[in-house]
Amino acid sequence: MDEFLTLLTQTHKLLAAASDEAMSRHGVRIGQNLILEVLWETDGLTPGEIASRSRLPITTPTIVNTATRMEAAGLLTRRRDPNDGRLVRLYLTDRARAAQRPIQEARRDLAEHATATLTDEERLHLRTALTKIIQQLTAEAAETDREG
Amino acid sequence: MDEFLTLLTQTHKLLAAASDEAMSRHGVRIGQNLILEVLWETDGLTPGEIASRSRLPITTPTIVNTATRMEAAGLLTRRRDPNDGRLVRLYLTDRARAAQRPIQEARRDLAEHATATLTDEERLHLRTALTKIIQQLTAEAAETDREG
DNA sequence: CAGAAGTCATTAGCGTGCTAATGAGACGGT
DNA sequence: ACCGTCTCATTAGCACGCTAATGACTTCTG
Repeated sequence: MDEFLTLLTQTHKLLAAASDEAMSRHGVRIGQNLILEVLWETDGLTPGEIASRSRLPITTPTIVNTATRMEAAGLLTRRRDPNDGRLVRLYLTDRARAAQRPIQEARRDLAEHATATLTDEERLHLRTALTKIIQQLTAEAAETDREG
Repeated sequence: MDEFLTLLTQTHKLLAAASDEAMSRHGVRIGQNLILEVLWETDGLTPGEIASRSRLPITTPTIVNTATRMEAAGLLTRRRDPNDGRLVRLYLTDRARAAQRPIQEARRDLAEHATATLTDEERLHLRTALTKIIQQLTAEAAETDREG
């Protein structure tokens, strides 16, 4: 059933657009969310650390590019690590910290709104199904790693 | 539950990566699939027609950009409509037509593999849930249209 | 202590998708 | 027949994500 791929892509597209629009109202774009989530938790990490701590897999170059835009937008500052000249540490500005609550609320509201017509049971089933799919696909990637 | 947005994003990311890899083995990239699906059905459409016929919402500029890459890759040719100089019609090459079966099979296989650990009931629930979410989000967009 | 090897961030270059601006062509009204 | 309007594709410019290449800095080894 190829339909399933289309359904999931469309769902993601709609949710991403809605999420971007909601976060834009607080001066943050959707791609910046991953970085913010990690730095809200632990400030002053390096791009590599952020990439490995993120809940979603993301590459270091993407972190660097996005961080550059965030710096321009006044959301964070770069500072070289005094003990190791290779490292660059990213620190959130007050503005980025102030955005934490409204953005997290906006995303929670969006998730609730999107699933408003589902029963509790359906929401549970959905989460279960997505988790199983992720496991299936990441298990395969791990296997390839082992072989490679 | 913001978790839900993350779960869905990750699922989409894994599926998109796997799909792109599978299609790449047949000389087609994932972004080209929407155009191919429409032209396999009806060859010689214009970018605007493809955009409106696609199962997934896509803008005309995206069609045009992707079509340019597909032209360079020898997947389609552009021809001006003889009756209306504004229109450009896109025609698939033999190569693009030959790719239809293997690509559709690859995508079907991927969908089956990804959902291999789900029961039939879980697959049904998943589809129902995604459909409900899409309806909820597109209903809102339609409302905004009416207001605007 | 010097040079090789490893570990970082960054840059380069690509694909995908969007909105807004542009320009060519068709068409309706006068 | 002309001119404004509408309808197209296209271009410009942006965000986001990836891989591969680069360059700076550390660290290990002889």
